[in-house]
Amino acid sequence: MLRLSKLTDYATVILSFMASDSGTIHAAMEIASATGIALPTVSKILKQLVNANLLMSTRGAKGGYTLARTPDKISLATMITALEGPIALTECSISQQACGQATGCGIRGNWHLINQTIHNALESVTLADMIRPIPAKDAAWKQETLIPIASLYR
Amino acid sequence: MLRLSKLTDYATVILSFMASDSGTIHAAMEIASATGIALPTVSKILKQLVNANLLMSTRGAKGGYTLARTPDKISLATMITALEGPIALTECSISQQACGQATGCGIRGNWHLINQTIHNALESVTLADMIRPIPAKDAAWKQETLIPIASLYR
DNA sequence: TTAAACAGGACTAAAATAGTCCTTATTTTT
DNA sequence: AAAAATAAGGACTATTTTAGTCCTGTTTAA
Repeated sequence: MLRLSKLTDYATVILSFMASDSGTIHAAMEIASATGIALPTVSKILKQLVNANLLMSTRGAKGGYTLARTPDKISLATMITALEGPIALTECSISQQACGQATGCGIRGNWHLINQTIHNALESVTLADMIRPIPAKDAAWKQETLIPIASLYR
Repeated sequence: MLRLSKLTDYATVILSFMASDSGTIHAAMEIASATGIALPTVSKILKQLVNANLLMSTRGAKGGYTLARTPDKISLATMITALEGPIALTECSISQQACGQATGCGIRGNWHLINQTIHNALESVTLADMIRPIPAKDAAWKQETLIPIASLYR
């Protein structure tokens, strides 16, 4: 399904919330109630985002979290990497080492390219893009995008 | 990590092997020893590929599997979908229903768009591409897929 | 000094994934 | 007709990953 983990998904929701009120400091508790995600979970994610330098934290009473950069400087690729590590569709996209495959699979180089392409796509979307309303022709767009997925079933 | 499952990875190896000797019928056993993947696992994957209409099977002695189409007609998106179901980075990319998020997350529409872009990228790579030596810079598919999502908004 | 907040890490529970195996159906060979 | 080779379908188990919670310590404002 090529799925992001739930935590990564939450992270985008949390970051979107923070971006929509950028500059302000938000306590974990506040974020939890605003997003409806349980506090311990929010807390865990926020820590990871701080470690990845996407957020800055302030300790103590009146402390909390703020974005480390403006929303247009935070890419989706960065968010995903913060939670899941390097973007890599296959094991061999990560390391240069040969995988265990008997014959030497010969498609490794191509995986690397494919992976790079996906990465570029995710790099080109920023948090600023994500909090923007869906572009105008709402209905038309919905139709367009649903067709290809459905066509996989024919 | 945005990872494909191991089985999907195996599937690409199996299909690559079959594509490199396209037209011939291959028994599961043969594929297992050629690829170094254990027979029961190979067998499981082959069945899924038949169900997804990527392979055709022949029963009985001298039976086996062949590609249902030529390698240039089999996209990576199709292979992934065969093993993992529809390509969807997030839960809400799949269904039209609102997710449980309290406030209504407001980024759902954008997820659809991102998802579509990834899907297009994977659709543009075929099995034929994958068994070719690493493409030169002018390869058509590479260029096509480098569409910046952000540009869709501007 | 106390309360509010984050930091770090350990732990548990649940879910997904990978892998194996058994039984049945079909086809070719002897 | 029997035997051998092969796929189909599904059940089952083990392992790994993921999600989620909680505890203890540290920092800071009031």
